[in-house]
Amino acid sequence: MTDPIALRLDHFLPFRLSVLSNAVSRRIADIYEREFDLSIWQWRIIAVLGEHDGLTSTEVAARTLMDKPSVSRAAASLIERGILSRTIDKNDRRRAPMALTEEGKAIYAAVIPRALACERELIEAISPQDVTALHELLTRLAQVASPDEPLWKDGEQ
Amino acid sequence: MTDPIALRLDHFLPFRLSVLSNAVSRRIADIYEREFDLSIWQWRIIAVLGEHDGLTSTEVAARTLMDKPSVSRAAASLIERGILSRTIDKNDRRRAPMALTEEGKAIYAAVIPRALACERELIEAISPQDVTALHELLTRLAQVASPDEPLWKDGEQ
DNA sequence: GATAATTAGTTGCAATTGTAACTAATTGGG
DNA sequence: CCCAATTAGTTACAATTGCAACTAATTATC
Repeated sequence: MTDPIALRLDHFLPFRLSVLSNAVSRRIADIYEREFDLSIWQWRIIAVLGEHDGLTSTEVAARTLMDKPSVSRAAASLIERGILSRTIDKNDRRRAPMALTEEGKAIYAAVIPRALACERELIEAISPQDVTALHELLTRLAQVASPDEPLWKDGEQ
Repeated sequence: MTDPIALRLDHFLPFRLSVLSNAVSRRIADIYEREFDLSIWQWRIIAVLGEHDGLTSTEVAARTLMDKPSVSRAAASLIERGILSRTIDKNDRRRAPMALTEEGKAIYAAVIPRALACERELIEAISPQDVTALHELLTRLAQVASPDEPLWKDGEQ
């Protein structure tokens, strides 16, 4: 009979999620770090602004699950490098909507296909219906892991 | 027609893995941080030594995917707190096998059921066969994400 | 309309980190 | 048997981080 309090770290779902996530992130990071000299925070800002132009720091933080200082610092360095620009909201001068510059858009356009290719490489290891099932399972787990607020917006296709 | 280079961060598998993994890790960290004042590195060492007594720093590092300095520092603080002990291998005096003390074993025995309960809470969100399927899918993804060496030992039950 | 409370964003500082250099022990080649 | 090469583990240092305190702007309350 097996020990009721035994743990196989190798079989422990949280551990597997962690090491898999780290390995996957590492592969994608190789793209934007090596070729574009971007940190993960910088890349996340570019990624989310590429999708949704004109978000403020706080909105970026909410969407990327970054904390405010990380957004602030990464945005500052991107602005200095001419990759993004920031204006001040006329109606509420505390808010500072950000947008990718032409150079930023070029970086976005260059990295995205590579990142998607990397994802495709992954999901081609499993069948299309398994991909759907996987997303569904991850969504259910996410609801349990973070019941109060959703970890991501899943709704609209 | 949708933009061929569009990215929905919310639907991007690596992003989902990352935020889910972080959320799950956070819940478990609440247990060992709050109640036992252990860092994640300290806890990983305890977890792996609870399974496999007498591992050296290097072996612990390999199994937990920690780097050597992290193991060294976390082990030093655990030794100071009387949670683990370290001897010197007679045959090879560079190697220093480590083992949990009685206090360490007590912590292990106290945390494991809580961690497993946390995992159970998660996997109860999905059916047993879906759990099996999920592990299988994660394993396949892990093989693609890290083709050279396996991220975890999956073989023996 | 002044003042307290709230919100956006930045900055300071202490703690954590990761790479690389280091010491100590062992192994292998001549 | 000695010296170069390798391996185990630690330490040093610079970079990253994350929390909390801060400034500035807005909103709410009286």
